[in-house]
Amino acid sequence: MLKRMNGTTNLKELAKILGVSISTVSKSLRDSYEIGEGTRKRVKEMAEKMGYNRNPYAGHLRNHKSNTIAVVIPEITNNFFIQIIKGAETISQQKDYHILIYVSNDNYEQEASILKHLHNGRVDGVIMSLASNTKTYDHINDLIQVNIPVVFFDRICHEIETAKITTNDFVSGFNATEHLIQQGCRDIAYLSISQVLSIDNKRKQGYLEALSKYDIPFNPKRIIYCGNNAADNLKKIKALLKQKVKPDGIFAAVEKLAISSYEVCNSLRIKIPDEIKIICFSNLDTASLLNPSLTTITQPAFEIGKQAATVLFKNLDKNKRFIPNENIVLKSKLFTRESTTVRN
Amino acid sequence: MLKRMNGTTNLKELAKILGVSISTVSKSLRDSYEIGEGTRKRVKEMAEKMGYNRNPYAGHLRNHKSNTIAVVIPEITNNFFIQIIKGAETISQQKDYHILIYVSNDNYEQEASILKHLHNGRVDGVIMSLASNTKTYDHINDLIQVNIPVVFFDRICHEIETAKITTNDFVSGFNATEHLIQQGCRDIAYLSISQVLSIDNKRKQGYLEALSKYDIPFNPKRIIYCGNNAADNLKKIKALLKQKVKPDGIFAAVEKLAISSYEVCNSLRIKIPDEIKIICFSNLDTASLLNPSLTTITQPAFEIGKQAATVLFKNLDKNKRFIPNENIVLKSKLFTRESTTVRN
DNA sequence: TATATTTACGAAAACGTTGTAGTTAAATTT
DNA sequence: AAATTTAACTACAACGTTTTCGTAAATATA
Repeated sequence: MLKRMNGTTNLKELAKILGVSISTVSKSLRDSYEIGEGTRKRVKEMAEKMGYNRNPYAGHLRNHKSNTIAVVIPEITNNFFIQIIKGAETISQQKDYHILIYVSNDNYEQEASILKHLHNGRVDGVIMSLASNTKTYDHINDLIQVNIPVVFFDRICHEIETAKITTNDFVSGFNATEHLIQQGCRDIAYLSISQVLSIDNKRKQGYLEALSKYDIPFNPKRIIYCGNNAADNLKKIKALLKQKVKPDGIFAAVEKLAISSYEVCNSLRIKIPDEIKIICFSNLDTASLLNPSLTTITQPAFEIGKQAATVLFKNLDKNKRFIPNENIVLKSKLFTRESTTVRN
Repeated sequence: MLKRMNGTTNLKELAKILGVSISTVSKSLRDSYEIGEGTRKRVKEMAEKMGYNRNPYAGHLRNHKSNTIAVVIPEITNNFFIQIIKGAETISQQKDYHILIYVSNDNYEQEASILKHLHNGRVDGVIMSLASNTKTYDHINDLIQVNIPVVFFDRICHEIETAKITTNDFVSGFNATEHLIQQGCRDIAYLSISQVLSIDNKRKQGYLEALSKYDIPFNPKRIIYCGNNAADNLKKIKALLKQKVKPDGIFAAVEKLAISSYEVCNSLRIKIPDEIKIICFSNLDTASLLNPSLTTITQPAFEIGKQAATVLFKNLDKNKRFIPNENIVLKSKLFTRESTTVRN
């Protein structure tokens, strides 16, 4: 492969070698109808031979289009979000788009800082899931104002008009709780990850609805408000399980709270599922290998990622300034395992 | 915030408003010594007020520098690689660099395709871990030839002169095997993920060395050559464990083979650790919650990612064409858990 | 006072691409 | 044969930055 000093072949060089103009080379490579069959082929062959690679940044600058999208997630050490990324990647590759991943560490300040950074046009659009302490949405609206569309998934924001991909959290919360009740639980704790996230509220509503259906009185002290601090969460869960009268079931809104519960049970020698049953939302792929295997409500994360990307690209293609409101709701699935099953 | 039609403020606009030249604005924002104190401050304030964001692509084009690096990994559904990414991110953020993640799906063809794509200058450097079936290195050398440095971690390539971050695989392989022997195993199977990867070979060498030290005869049939196909691997492991005389210990070179072993043991009702003990390389964060909890050799993945990024940036800063050969070796740690412990 | 130096700024080219607006020659229509 | 259309190409501006080279005024030096 022949090369220039700095190692890259460009249109200019190609044009010189072929004895045609830069325009002709550019158009040939983009299969423009303006260029004749023969020339087009000749150009392409030479480009291949010279190992030509289009400089993406020049094109981005010229066209105000980066062929890149951002995926903003609260955490990356979580199979749910990894699956989301994989789903989005699948679609992006087809569309010849790249993905930049930004992690907010479930922190509003970082989330805002990321979105502010994205004002520079590095990406054409954003797929995001809110940090659990995000209460205001100016940072998101500002981004949309500068014509960078945002699609939400899972931890969505109702206040903003755009597309949102969620799962049937209310029903799933109801089902999870009902499942515990049917397994004999009468005193179920709900471990909340955030008081502002709509998914948490919906799951909680489902929990309350199930209690109501089975005439189980609701005890507000059974709602444990956890957060981002793992040590704090452990403390709260430990406090819950150290009481004289402790719950006989735990419904954790997110995986990590269930994992913490496992750890607390281990340290306090509380037997799952005999003394307490545990269910949670989770995409952990070793759920069935845990001790005991963990009953989960599993969200179709890969599919959510695909949908989010699909709807974003649909609107990027149209070059529309704003994405109209749209709610896509997918179904989660309950996998019954040992953590909620009466041993025999 | 005042804005132009398309939503972005640029240097030209800023210059007009301030009544200075574009150069002055640019230089002010980059804190050039050429600009006076007062002007610099005035420019910065206006830039802030106008919500100016530098267009990264224009700068990239001009400077042939993208402030972006690629991390090429075999798989993303693996906590080891996630931790690597987090480590690399930590360093990148400090250096104001972005990270693009590329997943080869542990497949040479895809790996080659990714590296070929990277010829276009989208990234300034690459951190990578080889696919398990990569046997030739032209695709990597080609990239280095066009002045894009590559740093390896974990699944490295000895044949290329550059920096490589690894862990003490031989010693770890030895320790893992010795641990099994000390726990009473005399017939230990080694589950290999690849015959070409140097990490696998080193781990295997450690295994052989330990057998030798304890005068345990080596049975070649106890080396199971697995690969990328999960179903195939399951079959091979099942075949291994269905024999009349089955091994009493398994040393899996990678996590997923241990997970598969767990699954096979579950289905065949083979008791871990009573009938067979299992140890593996793994960064699974639920290792201690598995049934039984899994004894692991855990690599300092976060640190590896940091080191890889650090050494890459060190050379990017110097603007050196080639990275000199360098071997950085970190230590893995053995965590003894139930899967290799005699119950009492 | 004349000359050299420093300070603070501006003009303009360049990065590699794309797309618009020509331009020429050939093919077609009138 | 003249006029028009079409095919196949080229020239060039533009995208937003950065940086090199100038240069005028201010200051220091001889």
